[in-house]
Order: sequence, then structure tokens, then C-alpha cells
Amino acid sequence: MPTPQNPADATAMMPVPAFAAHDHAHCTADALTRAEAVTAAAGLRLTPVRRRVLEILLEEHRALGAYDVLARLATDGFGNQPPVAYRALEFLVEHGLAHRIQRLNAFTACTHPGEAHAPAFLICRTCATVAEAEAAPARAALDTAAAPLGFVIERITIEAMGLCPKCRDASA
Amino acid sequence: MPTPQNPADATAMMPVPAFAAHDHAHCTADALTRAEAVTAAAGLRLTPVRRRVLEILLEEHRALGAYDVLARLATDGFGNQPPVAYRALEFLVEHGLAHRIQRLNAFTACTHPGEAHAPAFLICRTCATVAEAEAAPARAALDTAAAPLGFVIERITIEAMGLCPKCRDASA
DNA sequence: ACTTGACCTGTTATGATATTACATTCATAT
DNA sequence: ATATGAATGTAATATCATAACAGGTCAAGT
Ligand SMILES: [Zn+2]
Ligand SMILES: [Zn+2]
Ligand SMILES: [Zn+2]
Ligand SMILES: [Zn+2]
Repeated sequence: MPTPQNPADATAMMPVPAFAAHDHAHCTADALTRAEAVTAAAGLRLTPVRRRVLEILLEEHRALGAYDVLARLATDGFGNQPPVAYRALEFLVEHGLAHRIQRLNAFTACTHPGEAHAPAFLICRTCATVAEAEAAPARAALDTAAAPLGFVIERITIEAMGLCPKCRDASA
Repeated sequence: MPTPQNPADATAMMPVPAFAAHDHAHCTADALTRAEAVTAAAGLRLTPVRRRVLEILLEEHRALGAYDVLARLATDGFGNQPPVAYRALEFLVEHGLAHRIQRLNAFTACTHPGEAHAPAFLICRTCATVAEAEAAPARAALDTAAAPLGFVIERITIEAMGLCPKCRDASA
């Protein structure tokens, strides 16, 4: 028995090989479908702007700045002022459909929407591709380090910079 | 035998209890002394601005924004344009005398200058105190997660938000 | 049908963070 | 003393983010 840790975690955490070749059209469509399911289940509204922002983020496994997103929105006929982008991004992040990458001041679509997961991010310094890895083991290690100091961890940010397999091969 | 992992790591990594009461005057003086040793050994120049910035960061175990530092510098008669602060901060970070806290767009003095250490940061959401914990175990866990994806981690950012013991007691 | 109220979108304006480019000064080594 | 590179000062600008308010949409309750 797979013992899911969370009611929302009916499916196992499937690795999304952002670095590897994959059927990205399916990857994108699937993420959108899940996003609709997640929002509907929570009584939230995946409005046109929000949905379009998610689509934009999903186009590539990279992180986009809010102003990059905004420029895309503007050409689509949506508003072209910063809050339009920031609000949609905030909504997506708040409900687990996107993540903020602190090191890049940028945003990326979640590759596991609807699944319970604590993401750590692997960011290629050459091609800027972002992949999600499971942060739970690292978090456990940190809890161990924090406990003797009396510090209670609530949220954690883990971002690893490095080289993805493709760029590693290219530079070799 | 203690087997130091690094030539520069003659002393063991002493925990600096940023959250606990401690002789902070000594804490500060010691950090400055170490900073002088580190820079001298590397043939670097701990100039007045750089030293002053380090002193400012050392005053409290909190992170300061570049403009906060800049304001302090200006009242001390140094330049009052952003690059003055950013350059000194960059120097300190580059040589391990300070760290950048990504989540806060801010900087904090290193509490283990001259020691080999991979810092993870524990940031109290209430009082903004920042402590360093050892990130090596968490990093090992991450390497394990990244390896099957073919991703090679080079640098890692780990920042935990939570409650320090003092604020935890206060809110209870 | 009408009103209400919550939520969403658009816009203006501003604030906060960070860098580029260039001029000047300082430390050091011929 | 003089050439060199490093460090600092300054102006201008780029980039990232939010506050405040106005109008629009939509569904619930009357
Ligand atoms: Zn994909
Ligand atoms: Zn890459
Ligand atoms: Zn101290
Ligand atoms: Zn605290």
C-alpha cells in the first residue's frame, strides 16, 4: 500500500524530467487540466488572465520575470501594468500552481500541481531551465540542525544552482 | 583526530547562538579580528568602507538592506550613492565575510568567517534575527535527489523562515 | 428585476532594489 | 616621480514590486 501522506496526494509524485526530452505538449496540457481541477475543487476562479499567465509559464521549463509575463499579457490584450501580472502570479503561487524563484526574482509553473510536495529547485546556470526536486529529506536534515537552537522552521526555500545534463555535456 | 576538511578550517565550527543571549561585543570584535586575518592572508584590502560596512552588519544578528547600510555609511561621511554600499557588500560576500539573504534582499555578517562552512539560514519571521546552521547534511540529501536527474549542483541557497525561541515563547 | 457585496481587473503613481558608466583618488611598485 | 591597477564617488538609469483607487463582473438574496 502506497500510504499517501496527504488527502490531496492521491497520485504519487511523478518525476517531471524538465532536463530530459519529453512530450512537453502533453506536459503542458496535463498541468492545465490539473490546475483546473485544483481550482475548481477549492472553489477558486481560474480567470482568463490567470489561466493565460499559467500557460505562459508552462511554455518552457524556465523562470520568467513578472515583467516578461506582463509583456506577453499585453500583446494578448490584457492590461499592461505591473499589478496585472503580479496579481495573477500571486494567485498561482498562493494556490500551488506556480513557484517563485528567489534567486532569479522570477516565477515558474509548478510541475506537480495538486500533489503534496515540498519543492527544491534545480536551476541550470547556463540554460536557466528549472526543475523541481523533493525537498523533504533536505528539510528533515535542516530540522535536525535547527531543533537544538530552538528554532521552529515553518517554510523553507531551497534553490540549487548548477549544470543540467545537457549543458554539462555541451561544456565537456 | 579531528580531521579538518579545509586548510582554512583550523578551528571547529563553533555554533554562534544568534538566538540566545551571548557576549555580543566579543562576538563582534572576534568577527572583525577574523575578517582582518582572512583578508590579510588572502592579500585583500579591508578598506575603511568595507570594514565599516562589516561593522554595521555585525551590530545585530539581522539582515540589512543595501540602502539601510548606505544610509549608515552616508552619516559616517562615506559616499551616499548605491554603488558605494553594493560594492562593499559584494566584496564581503565574495570573500565569505557576509552573506546575502535572498528572501529579504538583504545582507548579514557571517558568523563563521574563515571557517569552511556551507550556511543555511534560519530567519525569524517576527524579529528578523538570522542565524546560520550547517547546510552540509541538507546538501547531501539534495545531491542524492539531483544525481538521478543528471544535475550537478554547484551552489545552494537554503533559507528557512520560522520562529526563533524567544519569539516562540513570546507568542505562546 | 433590483440591490448588494465580494471579487476581479485596469490604471496611475510611487517605492524599493540594483547596475552601468565614467571621473577621481589612492596604494603600490617600479 | 611616475606609471599602474584598485578602490571610491557620483550621476544616471534599469529592474523589480506595491499602494491606492476606479470601474466592471457575477452570483446571492430580496
Ligand atoms: Zn514539460
Ligand atoms: Zn542547462
Ligand atoms: Zn553576536
Ligand atoms: Zn524572533
